[in-house]
Amino acid sequence: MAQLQKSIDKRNALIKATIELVNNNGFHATPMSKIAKMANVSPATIYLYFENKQDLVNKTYIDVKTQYTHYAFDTYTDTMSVEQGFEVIWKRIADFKLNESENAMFLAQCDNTPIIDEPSLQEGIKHLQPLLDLWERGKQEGLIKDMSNYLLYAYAINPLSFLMMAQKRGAFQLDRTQIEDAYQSAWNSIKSK
Amino acid sequence: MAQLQKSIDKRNALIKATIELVNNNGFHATPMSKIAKMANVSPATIYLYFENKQDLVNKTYIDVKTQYTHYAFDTYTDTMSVEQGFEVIWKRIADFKLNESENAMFLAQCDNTPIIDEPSLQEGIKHLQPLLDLWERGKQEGLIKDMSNYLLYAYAINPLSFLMMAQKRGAFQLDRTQIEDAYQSAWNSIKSK
Amino acid sequence: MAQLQKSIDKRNALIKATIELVNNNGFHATPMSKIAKMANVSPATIYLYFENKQDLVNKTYIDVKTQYTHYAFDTYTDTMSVEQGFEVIWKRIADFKLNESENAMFLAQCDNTPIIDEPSLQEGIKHLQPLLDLWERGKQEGLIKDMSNYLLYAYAINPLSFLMMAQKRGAFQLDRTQIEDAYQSAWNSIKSK
Amino acid sequence: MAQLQKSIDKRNALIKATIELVNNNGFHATPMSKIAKMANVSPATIYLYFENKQDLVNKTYIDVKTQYTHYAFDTYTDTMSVEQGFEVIWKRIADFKLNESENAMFLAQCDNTPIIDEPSLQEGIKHLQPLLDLWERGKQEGLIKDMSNYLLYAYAINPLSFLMMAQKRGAFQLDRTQIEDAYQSAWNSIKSK
DNA sequence: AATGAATGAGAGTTCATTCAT
DNA sequence: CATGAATGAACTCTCATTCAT
Repeated sequence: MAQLQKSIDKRNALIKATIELVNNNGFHATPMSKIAKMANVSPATIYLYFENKQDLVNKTYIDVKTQYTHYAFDTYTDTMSVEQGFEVIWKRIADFKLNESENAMFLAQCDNTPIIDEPSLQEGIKHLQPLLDLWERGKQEGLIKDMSNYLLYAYAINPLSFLMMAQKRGAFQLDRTQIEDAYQSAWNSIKSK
Repeated sequence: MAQLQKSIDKRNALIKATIELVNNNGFHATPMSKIAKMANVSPATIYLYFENKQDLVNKTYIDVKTQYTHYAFDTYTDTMSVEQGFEVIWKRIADFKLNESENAMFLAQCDNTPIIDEPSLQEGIKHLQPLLDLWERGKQEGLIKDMSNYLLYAYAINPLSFLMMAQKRGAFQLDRTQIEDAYQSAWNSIKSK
Repeated sequence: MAQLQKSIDKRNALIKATIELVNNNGFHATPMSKIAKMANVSPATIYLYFENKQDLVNKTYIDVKTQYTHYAFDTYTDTMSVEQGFEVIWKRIADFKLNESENAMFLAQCDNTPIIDEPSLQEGIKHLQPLLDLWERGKQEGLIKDMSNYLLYAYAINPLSFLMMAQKRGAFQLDRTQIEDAYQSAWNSIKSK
Repeated sequence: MAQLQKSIDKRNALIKATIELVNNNGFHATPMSKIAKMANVSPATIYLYFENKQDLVNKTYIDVKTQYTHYAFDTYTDTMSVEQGFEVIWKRIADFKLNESENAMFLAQCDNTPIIDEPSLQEGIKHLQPLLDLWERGKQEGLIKDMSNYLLYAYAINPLSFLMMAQKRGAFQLDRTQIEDAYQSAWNSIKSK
């Protein structure tokens, strides 16, 4: 158990280092040796936990994406009303993107770049299902526009990524009232009528 | 003049090759030698037109960003009403993102990645001014929500990037009516009341 | 210990190869790949022992200069008389320059060329101190001309470099009696009266 | 004639640039393009005057060596006495090495480095003949030690090279009286008895 | 399980040289 | 005679990966 814990710690340290370095330097310009150094292990040790660099970044992506969705749905239950459920999920996502910006930035980079391979991208998407289910329910109840889920996501969720990047670059700072404004814009863009 | 034209052609070929290769492989995994080969020049020739790889990608970014904004504002004049002007610009941007998706993808990758240096990013932003001016006018006339321009951009424009990426990945296809839906969502998200 | 020895061996092999190749081809025209090949290591291995090519040649210079001065002062003690001490040192230097001509040639090339950086040149000079001390003693005792140490070195020691180069080029060969002649010339050029 | 003069000017400008750049950076790290730039010509133009880089540096060497010997023997005639002749030549050489130090440094670098090919080195040596003739005369008259000319050169002339380098590096400065000291050391080292 | 040393392959970049003009 | 543009070849250096320990 102690041994297992040590292993998990090392794996986590490697993933953490990967996120930080890829965020700051990009996937290129992030050598394995630097990841190893930041995680306080030997370069060779990485290969005990991951097959190669591609596998490391794929697994990191899935890890972070999983964290993201767990966080998003943590306080949601499907007994909530559509509107309430959407608000709960949206605000958790906003929290994640704005507070855990290291993780969120990493996802943004992966989602706009050909560094993650297709199977891993698919794997990452699966966990969003509860939100899609909620939207289906909303459409059936006539509360949400009968549009493609891609359109709903583009208008309701994706803007938060842009705001997160802008905030990270120091361009501006989102406060409480602005987040409320943003939520209203999100809801307005998908609600029926 | 013939010589000058040949030079311009070579520069353009290099920029085109850079866009295509970076889109498909990322900035890493795009060696200068491949760019040269695709542009039908020797690797050494690149260095007659650009200082180094960083300069090449910076200049490519500025070039594409300039094309993007020229395209966006081509049919717009500031004598148009706020709503009309916004529609004109939005639809041009949609055209660009969905039809010139190679260029648009390149911008998305650059904007979510640390590959472009700060001065070049700033340079690229400058050209968006007419849209920001339009929004200021809209705010004064009480037609557009009094929100940060970052919020307006996040909801009115940025979703198109997400849709472009999704379309590029073959996940779905935007048709005429969906674009109309998208425009309505965009306008709803920023219009006052 | 075995590992450490292997490391030292490799470093020495690299330094040896550097000397031989730079002597024959000059610093330019001595690619790292040839040094690596002659030392039976991969080019990449050089960079485990030296920061870059400049560092390699700097360190080689300091190494050889240190050997040179150790050799020169090996049989000298400051209890010797000035004349005896000078003879002992001079003959050791002559031995070094004429027998270890690979090393001596390397120093000559470095001292007449801008390939070694200033700090390393300074570092190399420090070790000559015992000779300068001897000369100071000689001046105080009225045995050695009261001239700048540079002049003393120019006439007493430096001619050996010229003779070494000439001999290396096969132009002529120094025998025992000529070395004795040379020593007399050296001593005559610095002795007082 | 005007045309011919322009050609000679260009050739001279190239040689001057070569000396300065090789002195400061070494033969390596002196690209043809920089030589061209400093001489205010196109890189291609160099090849109208010299076969290639090796030929350029060879010809530069011979040029400078010729200047050197012309300078050395300018005021000497073989009707002078041995001692007077030696003093005249020695002082001219001293003048050259200490005043025309750019040229002298270039020669020192070439003479301690494998950058000049053997035929050009031989060509350069030929012009020293008058000094060797003088020494032969001195030996026959019993005024100069019966030693190899290499030894005589090593002690009588070569120290000036060392002093020139030291002075160039700012280590010390030769004044009139020191030059007189140096001359005495030179003469003492070769004069018979 | 963990490593430091080692490396082959390949990266970005430079440069001596050529050639169409 | 002179050139600026072009380039193949070669350079220094890096890095993902392996392996003996």
